[in-house]
Amino acid sequence: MANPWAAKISQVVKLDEQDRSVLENLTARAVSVEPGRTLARQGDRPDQMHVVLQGFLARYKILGDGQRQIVSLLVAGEACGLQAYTLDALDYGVCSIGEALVATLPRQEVLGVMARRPTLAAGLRWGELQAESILWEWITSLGRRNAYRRAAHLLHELHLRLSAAGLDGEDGYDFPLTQMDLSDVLGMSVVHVNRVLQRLREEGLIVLRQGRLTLPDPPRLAAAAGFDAAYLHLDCRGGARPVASGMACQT
Amino acid sequence: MANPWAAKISQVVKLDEQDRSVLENLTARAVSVEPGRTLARQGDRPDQMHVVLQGFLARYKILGDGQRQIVSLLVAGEACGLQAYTLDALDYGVCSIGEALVATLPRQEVLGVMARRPTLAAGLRWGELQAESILWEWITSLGRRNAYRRAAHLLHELHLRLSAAGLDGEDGYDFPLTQMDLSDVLGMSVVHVNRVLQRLREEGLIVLRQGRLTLPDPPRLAAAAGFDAAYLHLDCRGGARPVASGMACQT
DNA sequence: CGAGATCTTGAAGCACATCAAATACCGTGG
DNA sequence: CCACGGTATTTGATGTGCTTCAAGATCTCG
Repeated sequence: MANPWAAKISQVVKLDEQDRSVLENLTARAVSVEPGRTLARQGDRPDQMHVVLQGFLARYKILGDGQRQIVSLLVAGEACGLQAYTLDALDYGVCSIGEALVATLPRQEVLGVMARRPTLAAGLRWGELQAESILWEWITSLGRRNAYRRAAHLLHELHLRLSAAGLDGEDGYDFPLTQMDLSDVLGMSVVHVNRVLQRLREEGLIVLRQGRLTLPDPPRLAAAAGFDAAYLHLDCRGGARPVASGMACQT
Repeated sequence: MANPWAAKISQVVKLDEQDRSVLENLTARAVSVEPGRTLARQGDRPDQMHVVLQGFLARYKILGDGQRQIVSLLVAGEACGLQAYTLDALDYGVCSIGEALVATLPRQEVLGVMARRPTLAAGLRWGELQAESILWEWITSLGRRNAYRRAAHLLHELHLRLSAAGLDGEDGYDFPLTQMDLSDVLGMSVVHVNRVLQRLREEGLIVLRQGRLTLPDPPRLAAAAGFDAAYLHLDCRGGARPVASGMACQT
């Protein structure tokens, strides 16, 4: 399972050899991008998608007064921009966080592939829907969880998203976000991010150093966050049972 | 333009007579629902969509500790649940706020219509995308705007969403949200909602009484909110120019 | 007219922001 | 190897936006 995109999709759909090789081809020309590189700009006409193979991407909005809010993080195996042919202009910018390996694809090509490979198409659509679920959960985090739980919730979610695609080793995962990045994700000040992280450390819920994050006791972290994994729609573990069979029939 | 759903879609796509009558038929069996009625429950298997013809619906999540966060408001002309066949379970509940007129449709039927009427399909997809845009903007509101701007932003956005569909009279629009509802939308306490509304009133930015909201000076309200309407993707005013022509070709 | 919701007001407390400065980290060049 | 500069992290002190608690006023409707 070299390709994290395939791994992600396989969580929910049973890919055959051809599906896999199609994905392999699509991502063959992936490119390594340095930290903080802008891949798309707010207001751009969106005609390509991005697939993350390693590292993190962020989708962000810039407010009039210069503040930044990261509206979504993308981890390895995740894609963005499939649906976002919002006609006129992209709502958010996309940039790398830390070093990342990214495939940039013309959307048309991907749509073509989806027309030919229904299973793949179902898997890709499921990815879009999961991303939307994550948005909703994120809204409730921002609206109703305090800084501590919000941070715990995010870290645990990333853990699940990565490990669901088999990218989270026993010793944790690479975590290139600076505390400033985190503050833009979590909607709080850098200083407060720092304090919250410290509390999580003291309580033995996270180990974070040198760009690597380990969760010694995920269940306890989940409890601290008030985490309910239902919104990730990963219940179909084992991979054997393709849950999304009905999805291919979208118009 | 009796049908607000058609009006909404017409903002972006040129409907012919048949399209209109199809929409008319779909919404023929609309039902009036009393305030606070639950239309769908978090965790339900989602196989139907809802279209709002009058009033407001809310999509909400309930946290473990009983708190509620409204993740999205739906106004007349808007639909929900088209994409949300998240396979296993609905991420949010849907309920009415105030009295509302709602059409509940089997999703299959709508998908069938979309297959036959590409223009309509494009319009419906545009609606989904706009809804997603709104989510992103809402995340940045929750993360980066203070209570005052957040409230101003919401009220102005609703004004635009309604007036874009021609449902906002010169004297404002019906506004059935209680301050408690607002607190669940805005992610703040009821008391603070009250204070923020008062400030907006004192400054002459809103007039709100007896379930009716008037914006005496929308531009000033927009300025107070730091509002940038780009995210609503309404730039294509006039209705004559169908911007979404390219959209019909989604797989 | 009375009962329940909703709105309003005040007072006190806390979570988080802001300001400011010190420390640790990291790649670079000497 | 160390010196160095820039960036990221940490710490403390102070301020404030918002919450919470509590009570009174107003509205709504049977």
